[in-house]
Amino acid sequence: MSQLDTVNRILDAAEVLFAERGFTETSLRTITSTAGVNLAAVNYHFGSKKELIQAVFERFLTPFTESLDRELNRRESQAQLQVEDLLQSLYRVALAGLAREGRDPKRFMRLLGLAYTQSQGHLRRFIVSRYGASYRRFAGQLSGALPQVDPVTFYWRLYFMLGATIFSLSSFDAIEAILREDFGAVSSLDETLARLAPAAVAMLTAPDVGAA
Amino acid sequence: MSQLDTVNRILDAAEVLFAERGFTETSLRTITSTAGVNLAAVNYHFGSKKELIQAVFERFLTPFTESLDRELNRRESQAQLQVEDLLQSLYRVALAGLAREGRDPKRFMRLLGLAYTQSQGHLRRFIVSRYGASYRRFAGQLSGALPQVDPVTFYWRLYFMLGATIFSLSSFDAIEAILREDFGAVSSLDETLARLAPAAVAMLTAPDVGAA
DNA sequence: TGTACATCAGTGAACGCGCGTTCACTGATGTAC
DNA sequence: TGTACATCAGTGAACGCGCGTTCACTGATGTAC
Repeated sequence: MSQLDTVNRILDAAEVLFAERGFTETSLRTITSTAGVNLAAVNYHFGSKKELIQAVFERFLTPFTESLDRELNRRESQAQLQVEDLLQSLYRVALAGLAREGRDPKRFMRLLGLAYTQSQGHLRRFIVSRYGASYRRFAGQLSGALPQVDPVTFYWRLYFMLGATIFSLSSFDAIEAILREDFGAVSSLDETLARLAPAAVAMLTAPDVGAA
Repeated sequence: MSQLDTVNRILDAAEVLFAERGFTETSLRTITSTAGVNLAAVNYHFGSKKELIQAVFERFLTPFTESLDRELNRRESQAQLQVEDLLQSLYRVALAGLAREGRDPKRFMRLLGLAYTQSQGHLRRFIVSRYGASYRRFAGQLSGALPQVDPVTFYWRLYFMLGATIFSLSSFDAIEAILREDFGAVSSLDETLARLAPAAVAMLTAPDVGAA
């Protein structure tokens, strides 16, 4: 087993287990026994559990933000930016980039949700410092496509949208199970994004009553 | 110190600490030393840490759902139910009922968020079995006010709305700090709800493209 | 080509620590007769 | 009114356990001469 094997086996197991249970609730012993590697290998390759958590996020956020940046470059050269287009870009990039290697996009949404809600200060700092620029760029373009909305209102709505997206996609399986039981309706991730995008657009473009 | 004192001091400390750090990250030793009571008092009064967690939720969810039910009774007797009115009711009841005793509504949003994202299966089961009826009643009335929206689409949008609300209010302080720094704009919780309500209405009432 | 040494991935066992929980016990208050 | 007993909130100390991390060590591979 080469070094790359061991490192990737640890990352694969950690990614799945963290998404399922959270960070504190997943022990290194569970991760290493799932991965079929020695307990001490995590500290040997990553240094600590904290750094393993960051490495899990790095492995999916780096290709994701790179795809997003390419998409934003493509969009920037176009004359008029539409809100719908920008959201479609974001969702398409997220789905395509992450599903490409046979990995589950919902899992990454769960991880993103955990990054926000579990009190891992180091993780939030790591994500902001590493990927904040792409996020601000996307937000800037989206804000530019909504000149009629007051900036403060826009940012609150951006967080509403983030919340709606992260929450509903990270709980996708649970919500889908409820709707299947109550309405016999099977929902796919694609269908849900096709519902989410116009709902988010409606929220972003709603008339600004000027709460401030 | 009477029994009521000890029990309430434990609940007060647990409520604050759980909201700040999460359940697993908060030890009984931290809770009892903050509350100024003996470590063994938690197991004496509540039985276990799990039951303490449930008791924290029970203490704020029971009065909340009772207020909500009263409000829904009042609304039900009226002729036509408006989406805006229902959301206003929900937010008003949440704010008034919880702020009444000088407790922080944002804290309860953080706890609700944790209940959904931290993998405490027992807690989700407890909340659903205890408060599911009020939730379904509210959802039913809201759905009835939106006859033009397909039921499956409605429920997805309801989860989008829940996500937007829980996420943005439970991260209120962090988001407010960012907006204050970037725009010099101070946001109050009232203002944020005044922004959230129309955004949620716009999302719920958006034209249903029929994704299914 | 052969030998000595360095590097490095990986390992097995142990470390100390903080955790939730338990248990024998105390002391105050209430109750029965 | 006094005594014996029961109840109950609270306590101090210890329990076993699982945790992240460390450390001395192994064995394979690469490098220098």
